[in-house]
Amino acid sequence: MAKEKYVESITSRDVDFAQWYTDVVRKAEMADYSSVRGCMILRPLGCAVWENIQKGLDSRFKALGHENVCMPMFIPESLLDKEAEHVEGFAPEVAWVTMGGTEQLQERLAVRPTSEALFSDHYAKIVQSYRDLPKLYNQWVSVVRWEKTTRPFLRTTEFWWQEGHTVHETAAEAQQETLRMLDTYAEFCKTELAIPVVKGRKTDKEKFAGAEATYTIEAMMHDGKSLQAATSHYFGDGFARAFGIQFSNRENKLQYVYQTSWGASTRLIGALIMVHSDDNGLLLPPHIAPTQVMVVPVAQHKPGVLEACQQIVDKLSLVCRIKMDASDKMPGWKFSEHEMHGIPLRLELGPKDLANGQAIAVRRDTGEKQPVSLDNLADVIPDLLEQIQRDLYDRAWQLMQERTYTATDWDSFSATIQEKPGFVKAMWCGEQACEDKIKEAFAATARCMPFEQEHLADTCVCCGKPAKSMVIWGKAY
RNA sequence: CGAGGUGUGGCGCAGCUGGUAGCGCGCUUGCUUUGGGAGCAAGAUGUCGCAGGUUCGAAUCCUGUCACCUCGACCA
Repeated sequence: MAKEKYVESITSRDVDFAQWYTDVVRKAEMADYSSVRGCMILRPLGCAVWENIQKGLDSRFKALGHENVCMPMFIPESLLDKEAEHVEGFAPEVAWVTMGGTEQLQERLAVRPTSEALFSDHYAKIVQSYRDLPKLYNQWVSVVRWEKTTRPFLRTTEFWWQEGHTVHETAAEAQQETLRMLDTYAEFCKTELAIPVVKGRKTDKEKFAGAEATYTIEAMMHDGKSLQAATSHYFGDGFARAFGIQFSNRENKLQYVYQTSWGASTRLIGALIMVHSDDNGLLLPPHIAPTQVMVVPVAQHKPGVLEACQQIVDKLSLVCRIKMDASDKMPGWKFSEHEMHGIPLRLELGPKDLANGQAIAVRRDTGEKQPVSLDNLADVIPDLLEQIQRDLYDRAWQLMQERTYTATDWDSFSATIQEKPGFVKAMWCGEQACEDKIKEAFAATARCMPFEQEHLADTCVCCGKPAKSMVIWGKAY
């Protein structure tokens, strides 16, 4: 539905998407820049959203049998060096500690860019027997990657994430774990973040340094660009061989473990912003919103108004996360402010409503207003929140469908990927040369080879050789 | 890392052919207001990003440096 724009201080999404994104992050008070290069400060709202993401994911991990640990933030250079591909992949973006106090260190320490080396080193010590397996560990920490350009949430020098690292007795079991965690991420995005994703496998060019296979969930942002929302890697026994993680198997023979790792980061908050938010600011899905309902009194100096609002808060705190704004700002100011902060539902209550025994519920996503009898609030509001959650997902899903195209020859591929923001499905021969050519020509990459494969054509869209798989191509953050 | 741009109260900006800093918003106090960013009045807030240099004198000119923004390159 067409809705007038109330807030002038946010650049319109259709005018300049990049500027709009930055404006929303700042005006919604999610994050702020810090005095450290490329590092952001998670402000209370951003932190609360991250805490909700942590709760949602952590409870899912625990339900699947994972345990949390805390590893050091430093990795000795010799340890990082053990797996060749891994080092090579991360070397350009590692921050190093070379001094301890005033003393030069004998061996410099990497500030962890990821913790495969530490987990592998630890597993080598604690895994002796098949009876010790599997080990299903996870940790919630921050990592540092010295990126050249940064953007809040999407790419920062330091970012917060969880990294799961598991070791298994068999390849099949590890592969199953890899896919199980990918499914967990996808389900979380759908259920809690209202973000539809495409599950698939990365091409060799795009996979994790040191992995045998990398799986991804790709989400489409409102401007049609792709964002890798989470990844899950199958390592085979590569790290196990490099770090010597061996155990006595059921036949009493020494064997290497099979390993996985999987991660999701504060980048998910960037996805939340770019999928749902609009020109009035942030728009949070109710399941993840720290405050789901904001009660705004109107003419609050009039007798009975504040008391009635407080009663609503008391009553509804049992069924939703609700707050009241009793500050002495103008009502209009509060409306804009809470819209900017993404609160999914607003309840207005003034003298007229008090006389009618009702409050006005206003949806953040549609702007739709409806009177709700004070007696029915506890029933109606939770339903309304669920409705908003569903509608946000449906809207995002619809947009993703509308912006997913197919191409079977170079000309149509070229026209589509240049003119239409979104995903382009096309067949691929499996050669990196074609990926390179497409990247060179259109700045687009193979986002993934979706699990749901379609046979669009017999030949590669780029070189015309026999096709091996269908790839989703797109421009990415 | 390459090209371009910007750094001046909390935020957004003006001042930049040198003479000691100003506007809007916000903030504080009071009164009136309150259904989409209220009005009036009185206040407070600046080592002009940082470090050198030129000058009697630098926000302004010069050099260096740092940070941020945009576009490229890079980015499991």
